[in-house]
Amino acid sequence: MGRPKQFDPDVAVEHAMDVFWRKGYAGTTPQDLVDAIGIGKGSLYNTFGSKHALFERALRCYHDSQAVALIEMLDEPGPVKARLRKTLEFLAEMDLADPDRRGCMAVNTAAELAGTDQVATELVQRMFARTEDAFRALIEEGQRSGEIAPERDPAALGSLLLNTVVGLRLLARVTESPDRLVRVIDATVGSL
Amino acid sequence: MGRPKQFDPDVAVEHAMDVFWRKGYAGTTPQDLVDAIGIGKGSLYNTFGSKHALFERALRCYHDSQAVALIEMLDEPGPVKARLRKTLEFLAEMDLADPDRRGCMAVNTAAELAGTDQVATELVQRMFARTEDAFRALIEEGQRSGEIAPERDPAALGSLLLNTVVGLRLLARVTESPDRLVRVIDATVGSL
DNA sequence: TCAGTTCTTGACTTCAAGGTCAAGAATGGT
DNA sequence: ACCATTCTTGACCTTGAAGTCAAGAACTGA
Repeated sequence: MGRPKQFDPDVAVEHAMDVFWRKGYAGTTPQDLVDAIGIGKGSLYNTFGSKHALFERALRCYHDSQAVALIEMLDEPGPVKARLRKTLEFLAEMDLADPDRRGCMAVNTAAELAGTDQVATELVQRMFARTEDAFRALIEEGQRSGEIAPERDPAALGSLLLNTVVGLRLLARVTESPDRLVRVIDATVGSL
Repeated sequence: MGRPKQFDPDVAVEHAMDVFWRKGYAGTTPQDLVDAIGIGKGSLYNTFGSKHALFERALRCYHDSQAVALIEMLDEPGPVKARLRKTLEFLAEMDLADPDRRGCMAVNTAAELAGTDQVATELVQRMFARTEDAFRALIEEGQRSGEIAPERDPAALGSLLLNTVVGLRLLARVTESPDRLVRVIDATVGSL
């Protein structure tokens, strides 16, 4: 009952995610958000309560769309190392092709809000932990298939790969030529 | 001639660096800066011109103090791998021991301002390039001393180590236990 | 059709960010 | 002693960030 919403909150969150991703939390204004979403400020606050609450939803949206997509990409068929390389190359190309050079929203959020924003910090921690787990699982699969030496520690390699991705996506924000990222990917995959 | 300054601008920049490092560029207010420096707002703007100009000086100060210290640490005597391990462990311990979890100011700046702030972006690029060079030089030294296989590509390993450090310092901002960072360091040094 | 409810808009409010400026203080030169 | 110069302070200014609210629109059930 009552007047129905004239917009889809989930779509609005996606637009908000875009803005926060590009400009950061402090760098985004309510005006930016209503412009991007296409609603009035009243609707914005009536629906989401506060800038911070909307940011939290945007971060969760990022997790559900982007972070999960990464993990799913690792699950495709084929040899483990090839999948890994393809995923890393895909991330690097994607980041470099983005005209806004937004990189990874989780990485950006960690850099901006870790320590000062409990909620955001925990969400980022969860995304990182899941990514690390996915890499560890991939390593274990590679060990079962004989592609990766069984004496290597999967947890260590999982952490290493998480660290590699975090570094790559940060470096992608300030690196113009893809050479450096390609070298990182080559050296990383080659070390497995 | 004229009234002499009541404060040392270089010391003021160091204090400003502390604040920007902890709160980011957008998150820092002129009030934060005058409080940290201990001068009036007029002196602040009379001396530095703008918040952005002061940030630029703070970033250069970071480069001259922190980034250069890293590079010098790599130049100490001893076996190459031991030096590298010690440096990485030192960074990780330092970042985890910091109650504010500020991580690396260059990394934070890349995440916040890459793409939107030309000056800051270039300064960060320069810091990253110098660090990468120092790592490459270290690898080459290790190859001359026989510690590192001569067929490895020093440029690739330099990029890899830069990427590792960037990742470590970002992860240090959201990682509570040191285990993950230790695993990353072990796996990285072990792969050389 | 009317009552109750929920949504929408945008003007409005409050507060602070970023910066300016006038008044006066501390110097050196003459 | 006085002047030009530079520095210092804090009140002041303008703008915009973040959020609120009154008025009205669109819906549902009775």
